[in-house]
Amino acid sequence: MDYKDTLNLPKTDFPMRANLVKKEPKFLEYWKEIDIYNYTLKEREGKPLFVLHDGPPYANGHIHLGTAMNKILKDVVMKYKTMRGYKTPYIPGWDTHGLPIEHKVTTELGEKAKEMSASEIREECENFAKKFIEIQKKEFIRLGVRGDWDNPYLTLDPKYEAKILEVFKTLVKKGQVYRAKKPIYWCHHCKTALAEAEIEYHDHESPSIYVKFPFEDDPKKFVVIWTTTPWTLPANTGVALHPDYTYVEIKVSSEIWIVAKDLLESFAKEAKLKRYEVVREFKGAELDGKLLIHPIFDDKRSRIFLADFVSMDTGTGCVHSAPGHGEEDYIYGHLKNGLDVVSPVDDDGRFTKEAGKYAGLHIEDANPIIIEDLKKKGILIAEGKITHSYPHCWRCKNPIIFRATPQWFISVEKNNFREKTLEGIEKVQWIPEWGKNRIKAMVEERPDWCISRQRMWGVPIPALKCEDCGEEFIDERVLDHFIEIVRKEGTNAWFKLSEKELIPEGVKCPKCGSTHLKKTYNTFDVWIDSGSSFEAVVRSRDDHKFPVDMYLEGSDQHRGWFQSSLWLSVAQTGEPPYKTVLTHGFIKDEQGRAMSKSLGNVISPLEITEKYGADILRLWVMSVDYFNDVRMSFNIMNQQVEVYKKIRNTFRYMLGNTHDFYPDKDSVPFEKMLFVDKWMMGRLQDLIKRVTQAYEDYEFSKAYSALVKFITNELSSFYLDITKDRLYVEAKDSIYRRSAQTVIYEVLFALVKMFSPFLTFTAEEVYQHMKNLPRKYKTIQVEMWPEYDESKIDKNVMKEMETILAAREEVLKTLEEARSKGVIGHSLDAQVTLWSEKESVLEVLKSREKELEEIFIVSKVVVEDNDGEMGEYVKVKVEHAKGQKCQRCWKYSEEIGKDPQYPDICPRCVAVLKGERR
RNA sequence: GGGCUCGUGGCUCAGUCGGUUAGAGCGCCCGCCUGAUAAGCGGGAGGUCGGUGGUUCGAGUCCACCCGAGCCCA
Repeated sequence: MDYKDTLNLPKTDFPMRANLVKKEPKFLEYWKEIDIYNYTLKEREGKPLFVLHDGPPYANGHIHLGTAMNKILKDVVMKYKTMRGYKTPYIPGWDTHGLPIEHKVTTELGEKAKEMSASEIREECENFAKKFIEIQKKEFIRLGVRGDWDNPYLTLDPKYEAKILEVFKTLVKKGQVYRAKKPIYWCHHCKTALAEAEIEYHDHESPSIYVKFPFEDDPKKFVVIWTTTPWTLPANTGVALHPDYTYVEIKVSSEIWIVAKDLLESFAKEAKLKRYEVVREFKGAELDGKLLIHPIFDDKRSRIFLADFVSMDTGTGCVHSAPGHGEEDYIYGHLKNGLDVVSPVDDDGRFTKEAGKYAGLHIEDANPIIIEDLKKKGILIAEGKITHSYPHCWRCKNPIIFRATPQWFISVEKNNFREKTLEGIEKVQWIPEWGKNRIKAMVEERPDWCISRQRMWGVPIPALKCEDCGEEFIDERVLDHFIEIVRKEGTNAWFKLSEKELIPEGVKCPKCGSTHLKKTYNTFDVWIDSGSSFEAVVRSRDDHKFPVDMYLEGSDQHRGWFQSSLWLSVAQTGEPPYKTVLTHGFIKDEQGRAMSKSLGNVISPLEITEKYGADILRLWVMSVDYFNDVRMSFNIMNQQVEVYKKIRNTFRYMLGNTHDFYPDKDSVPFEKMLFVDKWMMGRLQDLIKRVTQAYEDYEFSKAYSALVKFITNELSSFYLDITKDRLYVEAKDSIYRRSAQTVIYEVLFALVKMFSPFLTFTAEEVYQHMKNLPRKYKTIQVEMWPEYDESKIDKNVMKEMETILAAREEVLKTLEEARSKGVIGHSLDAQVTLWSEKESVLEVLKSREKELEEIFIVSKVVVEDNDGEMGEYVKVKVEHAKGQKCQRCWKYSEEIGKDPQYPDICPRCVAVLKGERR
């Protein structure tokens, strides 16, 4: 007869094939149906808060793997904390203002843009941003991320914009906002400021000249500079030398010239110097602070300063510095060495009065005239042409210039701002720890914050200009008035409303008292926007707390959002906005290179969800050490697919074997469990402890490997394999079976929960298939995290099992040998004899002789006394089992056929079938 | 060029205060099973730890330099 029907085989409708790509959207629908975000909050009403404040991605394209990983990590943290009993509001946000969108929109509009007003273009920008917010929102939701998607925060929201202005007002009130000159890219054809992204580099022919600057105190001694922009010489205020490099004084007829030693040869060639002699060598540092006579204006001086940006590639190692016309000159000359910022050029590219006799001359025509003047003065050493890469305007394709213009700044020194911000850093936990040094160095180094941009798509800086005296200023009454307007109608009002509507009665120019005032058109640096979210979001909501528990972004945000938020929060509240800052690395291709369009190695998260499903992507996030850069490829994804299948099949098998198990009535208390089952419970406790600790430390890859190893090594290849005999063969209700089922049920539920923050879809699927749960929620996401329970660890059992498992290693190897010799096929074909020389080992093996059959999955085990002939820990002998194979349980027995009713099965199976064994 | 970070078998990760033949999972190869079956089980082969040079009785683990990669600046 066929005994298969008398066995308790696993039964489940949980499919082996995941089919995530099709199934995940169904769960998304379900979650929408139950309003999972609010359902979760409701289930945790009154519980302590854990707030992770979302850093807003920029709304100008589809999400990429980096943003996907970032949101998944945040989602995991929130889901984990929810299961730990916290109430976890999560408000996703978007950063919406700024150049990339403005640039894209104006490019798409093309010629039309010229006929449109600023506010009309701004409306286009808003539509553009909103379109991508909707796109990204769908993409994030598809990844399984839980959040208040119906009510995200947007930096273009009028209420948000008003808060930005309030934060700004605090800084104005503290007197930390001031106006100063800074060089920016300028196109004098388009008469507009340009951002870095609006610049194209093309080859351009420029003059190449060598000029000697005489020392003030020694007119026969000169420093030789090289430049390709003679027109910037009127704005010269200094000469940069490298402090550590060697310079030489050379004698040329009766004069002494100074150039860098390494560049002497190339200089001499360029200048066609025939006779010269090196007089002495010295380090650049020696000349620090020396004054030179200005090459254009005899009454002005040019100061030597030291800077390590000076390179020995070209020129003379002595760099003409005009802080009004160059970024490096500005930073090193002005910010670090206090040189004046001179920039005598107007919007059209003509010299101003400040340029003396050149006033009115266009800079495009200036080079030959200036070169001629230098020649006349006798300080031009050589002249030539050079073709080099030079910045050009993206719109008109003409060469652009660097030009100093007045900008708004936030002082980082006033009111001990920097000091307070540095103190704030100390109060924060930075994960990983090196993040602290990184941001500290940045805060220590950073110059005053230039917050104004000459753009349209941003929050306007409500500054006024006096038409009479030209003074530009910010008036608190105007600010207050504007904030009121913004709350109602948004910042477009600045562009739409007239001065009369924007300026309250009584506002006058602080310099001359005039009331002829005009609005100015500057917008805030977008880092002010997102950096104000602690105020606009966190401190404005009832369901948040300040500071929040966590900010979690890529490590590029040490310079970006973490920093802008920190400065502004310290200014506004005196405190950092976060308790913990967690950072992750970047996603690289399989070779570790950055993903880029040009390399063609970009993988999109949408590709992954369409090909594998979001859970595979999420499992991958769990598997990697995200604190550093991580690698991604389809090979790597395929590996996760294999791991996923293993996890899924294990879940499926456990579901199948507990289909008739009702925890309330069928559970076997720990004390009554069988030996192996007690051991498994102990292992589970250990796992819970380690995995929980890993989650607490945000070291998810540790949780991943602990869980995966547990599933493969302890469950699939051991516990679930050896308990098949009991589960299938023993009576449905027997202690043997119920004991194992209790364990499997506990293990399954704990495992599913511990995977659930990552395998968010699959965990929900398993949860829905756990039909026998006594108390069930609408989603696994509100279940409580498994608790480590020390009372479920029987130390003696654990110790004995350790010995047995060591013996099992030997048994398995010996079985394999027997198998390769053809003695056995299945391990149940075998009977095993064991010896051990070690008394303690022997004792354990003997006392557990009954259990060994099950543990080794063999038909018979005999433990014999030491026969004195070996010196081994355990010695194993394998032979073919005696007797016949029981047709029901497949174990060999010498007692088959004793019961005439069942001639082909063993006595145990007979007893089971007769209901005599429970 | 500067600040910070990373570099262990094909892939993903472990490697405590420096100490016995560098661990695991996946993949790969060989085999078993057919009552988890587009599953399950067993066995095995693969690294000398990016490179070089130091410190030390002893280094993947400390130091220096170099190479490669990344983030942020310049």
